[in-house]
Amino acid sequence: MTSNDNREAGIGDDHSNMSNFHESPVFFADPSAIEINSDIEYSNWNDDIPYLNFQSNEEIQNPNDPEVVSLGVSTNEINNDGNSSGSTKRKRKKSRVENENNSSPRRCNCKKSQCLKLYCECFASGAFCNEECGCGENCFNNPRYLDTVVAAKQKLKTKKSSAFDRENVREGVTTTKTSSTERRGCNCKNSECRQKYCKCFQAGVACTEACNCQGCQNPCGTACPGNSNYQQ
DNA sequence: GAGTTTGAAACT
DNA sequence: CAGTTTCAAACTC
Ligand SMILES: [Zn+2]
Ligand SMILES: [Zn+2]
Ligand SMILES: [Zn+2]
Ligand SMILES: [Zn+2]
Ligand SMILES: [Zn+2]
Ligand SMILES: [Zn+2]
Repeated sequence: MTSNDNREAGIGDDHSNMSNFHESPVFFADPSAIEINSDIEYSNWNDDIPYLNFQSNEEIQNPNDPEVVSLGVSTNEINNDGNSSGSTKRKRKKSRVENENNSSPRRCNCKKSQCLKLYCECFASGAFCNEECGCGENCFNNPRYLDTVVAAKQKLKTKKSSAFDRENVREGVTTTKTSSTERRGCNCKNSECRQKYCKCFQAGVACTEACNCQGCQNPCGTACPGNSNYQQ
């Protein structure tokens, strides 16, 4: 029925010719050269320019490593394409989203969000998409459309001042209390916080009072009183 | 690989 | 604010 869909961040209908990113995935020759409206509040790293500050390699190692748990045994069998060059190469093909090295967050596979909404993990974490993402040509979250990306971010920040605060984006679980209305937690109803559907569990942290989970069984523990594994 | 389930984001 | 829809990931087969 109603219908206006893709017209969020002022995305025109003409950018069809975006083909692929530049050979250099993510680098700004001159970050400071990128001037943005001074109206924008520069609060943190990715506020304006994603990837401007790499998180280096000190990413916290989540107890529940996505799927990098081990190269030999994973939740899903390793997907070996059996493609070229020897099969002994146990280079985990990206079955889903994972950070091959350390930098980039998980890779997305967005299809309809254009990677300009929080649906996109890349965008949500303040990072550009890159070739490893499966978003392909639907993606606007790359330096080529910096204006659009910045606009989309600013738009979100208008709604939520702390939309892209570093802590908030950490793993989808907010631990900061910048404002009084800044409580973020899971609201699991059917997973009992035992699967990665639960962002708390996915982040490797226990559920807290901020969560509204039902029947929480977060293996990482839960601070929700009334739960069986309280203070596990 | 397709199909289902899930909970957050987005929308009304 | 709550109800609904949309979304992409997690999961299942
Ligand atoms: Zn994306
Ligand atoms: Zn991406
Ligand atoms: Zn993308
Ligand atoms: Zn949960
Ligand atoms: Zn939780
Ligand atoms: Zn929980």
